[in-house]
Amino acid sequence: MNKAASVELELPSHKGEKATGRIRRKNEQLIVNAAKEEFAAKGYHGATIDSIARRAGLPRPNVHYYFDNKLQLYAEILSIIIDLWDDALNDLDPAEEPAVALREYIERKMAFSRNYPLDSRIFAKEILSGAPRLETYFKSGYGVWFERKTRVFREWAAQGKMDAVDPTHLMFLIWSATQHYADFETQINAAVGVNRLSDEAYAAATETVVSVILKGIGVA
Amino acid sequence: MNKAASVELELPSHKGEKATGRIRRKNEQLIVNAAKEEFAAKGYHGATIDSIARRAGLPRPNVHYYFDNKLQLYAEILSIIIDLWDDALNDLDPAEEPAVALREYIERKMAFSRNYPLDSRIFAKEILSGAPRLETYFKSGYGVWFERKTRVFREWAAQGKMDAVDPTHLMFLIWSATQHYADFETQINAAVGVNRLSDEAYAAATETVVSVILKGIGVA
DNA sequence: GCATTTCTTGACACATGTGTCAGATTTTTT
DNA sequence: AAAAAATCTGACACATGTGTCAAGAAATGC
Repeated sequence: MNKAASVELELPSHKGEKATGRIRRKNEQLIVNAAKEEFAAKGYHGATIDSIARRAGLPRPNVHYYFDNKLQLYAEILSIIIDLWDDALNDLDPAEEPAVALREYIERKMAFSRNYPLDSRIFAKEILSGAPRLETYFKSGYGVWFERKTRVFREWAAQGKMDAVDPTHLMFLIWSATQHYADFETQINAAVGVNRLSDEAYAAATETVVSVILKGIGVA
Repeated sequence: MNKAASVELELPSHKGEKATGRIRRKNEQLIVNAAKEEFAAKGYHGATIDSIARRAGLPRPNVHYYFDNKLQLYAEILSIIIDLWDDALNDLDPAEEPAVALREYIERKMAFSRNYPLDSRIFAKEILSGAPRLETYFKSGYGVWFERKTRVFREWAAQGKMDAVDPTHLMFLIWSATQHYADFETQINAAVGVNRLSDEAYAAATETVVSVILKGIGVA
């Protein structure tokens, strides 16, 4: 499911190279993409090196040639996902008009759920498990990082541009509503009775999320 | 984590019995509760019969005495969870005032996330995996069931009691926002910088979700 | 086109996990 | 308190999965 959605990615550790490493880059990409599918579908424990290798079209020991062990491969993927998110979702700008900035932010998050559902699911599973392999990430400065993310809501509220809604929980509301379309795709498809939401249906979903939240916090 | 939240439950298959089966009931309960913790934390594949047995304080073959195999135990738990949800979350009543009924519905869903986070997480993981063990559930009449759930929104909108918001996506918005507090508890705690949201913080979360959504769909 | 590096692959050792079974023990019935 | 039923438990067979290694093949550098 969603093979087409897999992102073609450059592994950050090997970007400057030329001829040498050509094969390496190609195979690492094959493996990472295959591993994403497997981890997303079966979780860390359920995915096997063998299934990843088969999906990548490589013999199993070859996977070990590029990645020391399963945990390292998984950790690398988690880190790729987090980098991807950080890059794509820059902060909301307090200087902008909330109606514009927030709409754009939600639309981008929804596009993310549409285009990178595997990434979202891997991350979601990790958190559902208590994030045992993201301890550092969540301990070191995550609270501060999150506080900065929500500051914009406080500023807009102070300027009277939106209601004084609890910024923390507003952020969770936005995140949950948008990520839901990646993480719970199976349930959504079953409820709607399709194999995949059409572009039109997805646009309607986005519009619903945007309009309810904007109106809900008093933004025209 | 969340041991206290585990529900004391009656296994549906053995409710009418008396003295005989006393031990059976007690042990099945021990096993199911232990299995919920394990499945919620590690997923179907990651959980082992041995870890479940140890958590339940029983030797491993004893688990097999009560449950034929791992899949059956897991399936039984899924079915318990679905029954629990169905029982607790009856439909929204179109005859009621949306402001009252919807608030109560959201509050109940939030209470569920607070009180039965393990159940929510097990279900979420199953769906994230593509629900391979809920195929029947999602195929047989789920679309119809869901359509009935959303009908109330259409009726309220027709009566002018709320905006004509897309009922399907409104339902997803409510589900995602509320279940998020069970499923993403780890991330939420890290963001807020606590080990567990206080009752007050949780009430604030509930109030935020309720007020943004109600206002967002034009309900006073 | 030869030497060096990179990559491939089958075979192996080891670890963990599932489910079974038979005999022992405990609980319940009569 | 004897018989029957239910429960417990150690030991086993089997399957699957991880990571290693050494030798061979292919690609690259000179």
